[in-house]
Amino acid sequence: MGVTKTERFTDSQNELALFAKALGHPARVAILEFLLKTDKCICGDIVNELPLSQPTVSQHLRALKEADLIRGNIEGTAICYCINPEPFKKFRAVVGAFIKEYSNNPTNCC
Amino acid sequence: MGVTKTERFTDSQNELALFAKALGHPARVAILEFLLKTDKCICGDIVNELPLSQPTVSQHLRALKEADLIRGNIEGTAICYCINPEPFKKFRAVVGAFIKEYSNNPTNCC
DNA sequence: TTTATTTATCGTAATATTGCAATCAATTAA
DNA sequence: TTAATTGATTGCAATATTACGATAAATAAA
Repeated sequence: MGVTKTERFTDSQNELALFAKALGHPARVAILEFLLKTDKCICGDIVNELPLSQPTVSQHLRALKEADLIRGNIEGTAICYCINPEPFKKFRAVVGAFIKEYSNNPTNCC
Repeated sequence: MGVTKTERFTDSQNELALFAKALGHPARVAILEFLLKTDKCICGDIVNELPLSQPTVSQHLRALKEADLIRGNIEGTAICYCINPEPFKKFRAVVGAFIKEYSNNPTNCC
């Protein structure tokens, strides 16, 4: 009925799915790329980088924050967003494990 | 308006987002894991592996097929699903590039 | 205090997703 | 042909997502 049956899957399946879901919108990919590329904390001019309104960007930032991939620190009147290093490392590990664990693609498929 | 503004983002951002979206549900993670683990084509008993009804599983299979990650071949009265090797390789490359390209996590965050 | 500036939140509309019962379509077995 | 099997599709309900205008909340500047 429109709600995912999380409890019926394993923790690791849910973990990977949540990370993937956070990356499942180009705006959020763009935000992460931007934060990663600058390699330093930048402030809310993420809005200027994206072709979306300020409330919409704020919403995507919240989604990434809820996935624990980024964090924001208040800095005067602005907010400084950046990659959340440890959780991001975890993200990389989880995704990396998935694409590596089964690196033997089937060649003779049905 | 509920609809993603795809045309405002780059191809590579959209590509990664689409792959991620396909992985953004634990059932679809489970299906891929199952198909990868068996390392050979199995038939529609995926339904028995998952805690979801047959129509729901069929829906998730379609989502994965639309993302080009799997494919199905008719085999008598059953359908044989398997990883779609080449596109899956591409998926691995795209995701791998993202998590590798920026492997220098910022240490001194705001 | 008043005014900017910055970002979050609220409210709303449009659309998408998730899930399943019922049913259909195609093939196989009897 | 008739029945069984397999999987897709339809139709529906519940919920989630995407987007943005309007507004609020917080701080800084005048």
